[in-house]
This record gives sequence, structure tokens and C-alpha cells, in this order.
Amino acid sequence: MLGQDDAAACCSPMVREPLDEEAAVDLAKMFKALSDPVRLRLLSLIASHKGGEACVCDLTGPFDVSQPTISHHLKVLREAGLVGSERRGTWVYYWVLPAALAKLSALLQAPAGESR
Amino acid sequence: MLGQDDAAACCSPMVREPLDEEAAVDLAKMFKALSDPVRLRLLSLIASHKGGEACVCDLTGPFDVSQPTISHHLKVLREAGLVGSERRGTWVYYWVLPAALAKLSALLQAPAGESR
DNA sequence: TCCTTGATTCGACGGCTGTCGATATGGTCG
DNA sequence: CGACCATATCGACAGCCGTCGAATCAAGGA
Repeated sequence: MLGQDDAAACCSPMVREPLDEEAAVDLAKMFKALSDPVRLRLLSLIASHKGGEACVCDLTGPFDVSQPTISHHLKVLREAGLVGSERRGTWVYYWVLPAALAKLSALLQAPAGESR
Repeated sequence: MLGQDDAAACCSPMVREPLDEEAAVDLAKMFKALSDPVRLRLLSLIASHKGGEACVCDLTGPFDVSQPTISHHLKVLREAGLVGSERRGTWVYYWVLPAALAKLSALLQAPAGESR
């Protein structure tokens, strides 16, 4: 259950100054949520879906894994603060929380030029 | 052993169109390398070190884990294509590969405005 | 009310991961 | 050469993770 209100608290590029331990623990949880191919695809599927949200029924088709496994991965993404969800009648909808992605994106911003 | 030359192959924001499975597998490996607090701190420690590189001897001090464990984490970062390394005399130096970070950063770029 | 469909939770299992101490390797200096 | 320092590798072990099928819950329609 990581919030996303603390986005400002941590997130200039990590290449500028060392992360403190607490921030590292926090961020590692988010990256761990991204460290599975199924979850990455789920996230991009949700984000690129019409209207910016998708119901679970839209998400089970493209994968070879069982529906409970999809549900498990969605839970991981939700608990990492990367997506939100809501039940509307029969279906449950998921959407991406842009602030969370932006936070990670900013963190990874590389130093200017260089290629090495 | 992930290259970083293929940076162009995958990396407009993942929120625009669904990732294909191959790209997802590839990217998940990089995020997995970032999914540990020690490795995140190592990476930022290396990147923010004077001259953009650090020898292992600079990296073992700030952590509570043993030296072999640090070595293991550095290997994970290297095999994920996030850092490079080289032996110079007695010491081994590590530096960040900016293209890899940039690739991930671009991938996570959130859609414009919105806050939800 | 009962059945059906959508989604989550549960319990189990195999494989992966982080950690350690011990050991090996690579290099420098007497 | 031989002692010594800096890193890496090895082997072991506990805990976590992705996956499944089965069971459960939630909502809607006969």
C-alpha cells in the first residue's frame, strides 16, 4: 500500500546523490512490481486501453496464464501503488496511476550527454 | 548479458501501446535488477560518485551486508546491462551505463496531465 | 431464490533470490 | 617467491515468488 502523494519526497534523478536506505526500500517495492513480464504487459495493456482503463475481462485474453494468476498480478500492481481499481457492477476496472510512473521515470533520468 | 544498443527498439512510453511479450521479458530483467534496495543504493552510489565511477572498495562500506553479497549484487547489475566494470590494477571499477537508465525512464513516461 | 458469470482468495508446490562463510583468483609489493 | 590485499566464486540454506486448481465471494438475471 504505497501512496503516491509522496512523489515529491524522493525523486530527483538517483544519479545525482545517493539514495538513503528508506527511499531505496520504498522504490525497490515499485520496481519489484515491474520485474515480471506479465505485469509489465498488464500495465501497458491497461494504460493503452481505450479510456485509460480496462476491466479484468479485457486482460485475461492476451496471456497464457490462468485467470487467478492475472488477478494475483493485478493485486501486486495495486499494492505497489501503480494502478487503481474499482468495481462497477459485474466488472472490476483497473487504471494506471500516472504519478507513480512519473516518479520512477524521473528517478531513472540519466545524466546528460555521455554514451560510454 | 543484455545489450544497450537496442535502446531504440522498444522504448516509447509503454502507456501508448501494449508491449509485446519479447520486449516485456527483456525489460522485466532490467527492472528485476532494480528491485532490491541494496542494488538501488549501489547504483545511485556509483552514479553519484566523483568521476562517475567507483571501485568496489568505495561501495562495501555503506552497507550492512557482506562483501560477497555486494559482489553478487554488482554482478546482477552488470548482467542486466545497467553498469559496466573494469579491473584497473588492484581495484575493480564500476560505472553506470546511461543509455540503459534512459531507456527505462522513457518507457515509464506517463501520459500528459491527469492526476486521478 | 437459485443459477450463472466475473473476480478474488486459498493452499500447495517447484524454482528463484539474498545472504552468509569459506574458498579461490588476480594483482602488488617486499 | 611469498605474504598480503581486493574481488569474485562456491555451496548451502531460508524465505519469497509465480503458477495452478479448487473454493469462495459478488452481482445480475431467470
